[in-house]
Amino acid sequence: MKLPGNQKYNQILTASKKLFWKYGIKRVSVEEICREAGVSKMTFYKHFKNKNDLVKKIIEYILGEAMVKYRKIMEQDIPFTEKARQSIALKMEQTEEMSNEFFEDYFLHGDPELSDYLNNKVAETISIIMKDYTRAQKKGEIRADVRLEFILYFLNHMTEMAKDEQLLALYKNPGDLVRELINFFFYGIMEKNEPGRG
Amino acid sequence: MKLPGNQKYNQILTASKKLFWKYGIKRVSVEEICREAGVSKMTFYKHFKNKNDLVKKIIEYILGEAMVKYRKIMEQDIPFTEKARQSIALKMEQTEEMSNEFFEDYFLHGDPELSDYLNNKVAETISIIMKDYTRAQKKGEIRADVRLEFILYFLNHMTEMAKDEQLLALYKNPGDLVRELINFFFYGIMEKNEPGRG
DNA sequence: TATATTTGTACTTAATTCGTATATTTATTA
DNA sequence: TAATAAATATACGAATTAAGTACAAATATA
Repeated sequence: MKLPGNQKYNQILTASKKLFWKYGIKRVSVEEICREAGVSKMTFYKHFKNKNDLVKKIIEYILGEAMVKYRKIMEQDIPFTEKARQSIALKMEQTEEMSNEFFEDYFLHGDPELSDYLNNKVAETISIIMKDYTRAQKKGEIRADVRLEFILYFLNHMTEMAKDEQLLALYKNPGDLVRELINFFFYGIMEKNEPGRG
Repeated sequence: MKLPGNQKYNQILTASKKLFWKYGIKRVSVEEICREAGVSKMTFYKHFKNKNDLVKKIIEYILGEAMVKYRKIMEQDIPFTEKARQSIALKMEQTEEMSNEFFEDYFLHGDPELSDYLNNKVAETISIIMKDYTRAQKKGEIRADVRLEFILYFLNHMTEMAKDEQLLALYKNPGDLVRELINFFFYGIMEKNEPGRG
């Protein structure tokens, strides 16, 4: 019986991640992954149905890892402001370490099966985040009259905004823009006398 | 009649350079280059025999450009020390802006025709540099008893050394190592009372 | 030793890329 | 405007590369 905690399995995951990050998905062949991982082709097909399956499991792994970190952040006994701040930082990190090529291939060139899969995962994640924010709103940690959908929209576009060249031109360095965005986010949504403050 | 100063020609050159730098040669197809350059396949084959030919012309262009800069440096009326310093800086720049993938493909995977071609070009360049250093040695600008072959060897390995991780670990930053190498190069080879000094 | 796992090689099939031919469109210029 | 040159779009067969499978031999594991 094969458990996905296997050595070869992880070698393949590591090698393919490395190659995908650098070149994108479509430019990397299965044989190349095997070569890089020091594993035979048969072993590859023992663990993965095909390249799509591998990509799916990489995404699964990354999202899973991120979700664990997110949960850890939200379970802390700290003000909601701080939780939100940490989770935004987490999202920035995640986006940072992802390669453009990987996601371009994933969406544009990739099979519909793959993008459907990711869309589902993203939807799941959104619903979890939504619940957290709803709870926070009920507890009075977030302004009662702000629409949660708007918050989500803003969160989703924050990483893009942080890269916007026209926007960046207004700041001395990228970090300043990120701080600006985060501050804007908080001072825009937080109740003046929010429990966790002061 | 088609001159190689043509618009489409340059579009292809620019596009392919961009793609080659990012992904290496073998991962990029001719059709992809055409797409990126906004040019039809037929136009590509009007200008270039095939992908090898294109690569050759890119190398040709880069080396040509570098040689012009090198010549400009050597023709100045300044001490040899300064010429050498500038030409080393030039070489560092050139190596910096080159992609590893490109040269790996060029040598390892590339057709023998290509590597033969580059080897010739490099030999040419070396012989030019050799002449400059020989002349400098005759004029007493370089220690009489240093072997020029050793200088060449050292120059060729300087860019590698500047990237050596173990070596880098000994310095606060890469720039310090580069300065160290350049200083070592000069204080090792320069005559104490070299004409251009003091 | 018995059992499972991995490898290497070889192979078929599918997909991609190459390089060319041709008809059509677009730009140039006499 | 008519004639000429240049670029494009499309389609195609040939060549190369990649995908996925089969199976015997080697290696590890218990």
